[in-house]
Amino acid sequence: MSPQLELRLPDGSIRQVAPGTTVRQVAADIGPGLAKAAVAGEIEGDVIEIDRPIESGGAFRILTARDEDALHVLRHSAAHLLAMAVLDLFPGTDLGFGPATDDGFYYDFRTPRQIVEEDLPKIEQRMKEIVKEKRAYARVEVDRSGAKERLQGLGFELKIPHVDEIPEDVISFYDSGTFTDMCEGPHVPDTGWIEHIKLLSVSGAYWRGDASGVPMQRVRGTAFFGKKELKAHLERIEQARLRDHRKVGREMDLFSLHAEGPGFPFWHPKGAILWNALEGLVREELLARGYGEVRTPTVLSDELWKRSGHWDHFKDDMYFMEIDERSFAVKPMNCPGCCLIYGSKPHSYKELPLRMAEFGGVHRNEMSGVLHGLLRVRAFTQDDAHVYCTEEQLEDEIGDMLDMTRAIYDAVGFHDIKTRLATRPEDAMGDPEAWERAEKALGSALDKNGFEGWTLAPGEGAFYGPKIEVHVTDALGRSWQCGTVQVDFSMPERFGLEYTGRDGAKHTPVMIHRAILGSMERFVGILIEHYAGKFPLWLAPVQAKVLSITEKQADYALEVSRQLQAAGVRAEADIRGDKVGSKIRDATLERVNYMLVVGGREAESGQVDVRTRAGDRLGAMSPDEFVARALAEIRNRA
RNA sequence: GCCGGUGUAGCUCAGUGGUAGAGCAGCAGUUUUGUAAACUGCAGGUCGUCAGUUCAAUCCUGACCACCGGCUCCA
Repeated sequence: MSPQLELRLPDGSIRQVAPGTTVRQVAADIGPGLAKAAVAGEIEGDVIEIDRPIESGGAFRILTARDEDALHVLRHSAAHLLAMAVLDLFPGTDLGFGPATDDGFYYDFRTPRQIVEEDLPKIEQRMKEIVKEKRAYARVEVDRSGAKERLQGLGFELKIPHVDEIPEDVISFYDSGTFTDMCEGPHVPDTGWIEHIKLLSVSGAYWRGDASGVPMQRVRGTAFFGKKELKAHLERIEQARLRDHRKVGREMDLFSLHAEGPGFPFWHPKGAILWNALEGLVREELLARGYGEVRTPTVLSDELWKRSGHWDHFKDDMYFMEIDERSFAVKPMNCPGCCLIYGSKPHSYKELPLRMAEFGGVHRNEMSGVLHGLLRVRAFTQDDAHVYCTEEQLEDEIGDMLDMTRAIYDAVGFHDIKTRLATRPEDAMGDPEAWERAEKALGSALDKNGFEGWTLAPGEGAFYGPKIEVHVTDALGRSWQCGTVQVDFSMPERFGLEYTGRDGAKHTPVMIHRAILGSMERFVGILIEHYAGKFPLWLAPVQAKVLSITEKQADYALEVSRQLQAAGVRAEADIRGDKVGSKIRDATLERVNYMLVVGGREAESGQVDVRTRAGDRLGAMSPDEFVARALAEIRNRA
């Protein structure tokens, strides 16, 4: 009698099974319904397919279509399915990698001829045929040399060198009919599971992301267990397209981009309102939290950038120029300038923490291919700050920064915030013990300020110190990294910054860099997409529009709009000869928050008939009454 | 930077080897209108830039510029 394995199920019950029992058998044993719904199994966190024999005991669960991890399995299998179809249609294709991603899957191919957009429907069609065949994903295990032989035989040459990089000695292949791919798995039982798929794009990629390496083509797609989920996902993509900040920005006349300055956005008056509103919000917090605001020059001597270390790490991204036979650089960061301010006079420990904020415009020569609207630019303004303090003050300071971050994100409407703590990388400089203390201070500050859910990103810190990354989730569920808090042991030293301690001796302060919105440009872009241009009143470029019903009310409409402007409400008047329905349509498309309709009745009684952007009628009221309402709403940032 | 695609009026887009159109927006007039599109007319373009092929190029070729999608969440 063989020893039994012990499986701990999610409900706490224990099941004894013989070694070699498959996941499917366990599921069937629990219930026939579960056996049918089972996609894969999970033992001690390792996902395995349903026909794999169970070799060890431990925490066990059956994954069904409802599990997030199962979706990942499905999509990985979908990537294989894609490769099957491409190999059928493009014989002689070599395979790259084909993983599942957060929202779908892709596979990289080297094909005899280019795959073009028009090929996607054909590939998708072929995939659907293979789905109907219900081809199994049969796992085959071989050793290292067997793997190479197999790949050689299949003509998959790119993957051959990769075999040596696989740590395990047992290498698995998955056979599905005529198709075979070296793959770690796991997979769904057969292709019949992958009914709901959509190919989305074909684009360039490189073998292992190396731009000097083999060029390949990446086909991207997505897959879901259910038709409804796929449909919802495609609708979300369409939603994202509709709220694309480049499109909305043009429609609302917020900003423009020109060939004369690629990556250098031009802000129009209405876009500048958003910018100024955000700056105002941040300034309020700065004042309340004891920051001073500084401004440092855009162009500074080369020598400064050599001293700061940017020359070594950042030179390729910087702009240079010659002035009076001296070499200057356009600043890519604000910190060195701020350090010059700190160093301009002696400091006492009593001044610490010394907090200096700067809305600092920086230029970075990003690669031309990565530019993207406001989200990836070459000139941007950071809501930057540098705090000089003692190591003992780190935790409280970081805590206050996190608190400020939360306050600001709350005000702009981002309530779902995620944080990551990035720790000491390989090439770190400075005392490892100081690193450890700083990492502890960052973690502890996160815990004490309501960010207990933070995740650890080992080795992802900057070379000069650990950092916290702050991510926000937008209305479409997308995550954006905006804020960052970075401890810096290096720069104060490089600049010889000092303070006099209680002991009368000179000490080097620790420096914290932090930004909350990150880049103003990018943040406005994110906000545009978050709100789809339908901003809350305090941010809205045009808060109210007075619409005359006939030309007889033109003067009254203009008078009302001037009255609103004088009271601090951003108002316009539409006195064109069009019918009011047409003006309402236009104002709605412009995403104006309030429409104040004025006809004969209102002109007579000195009132306005208020309609919201959403179409609600608030009824007639005096302009003063409307102003009071609007100002209250603006004040509350509702 | 690299791969692929795109570039025609302010916007969305047709179109052709013989120097260009529509809708919306704009302007003018008519209408004087009550909560998401009144009617008529007018104006608007070096067809991204520069070269080449051709009797002739917005169209074909090349270079450049800009934009769009992407460029390892590892078999």
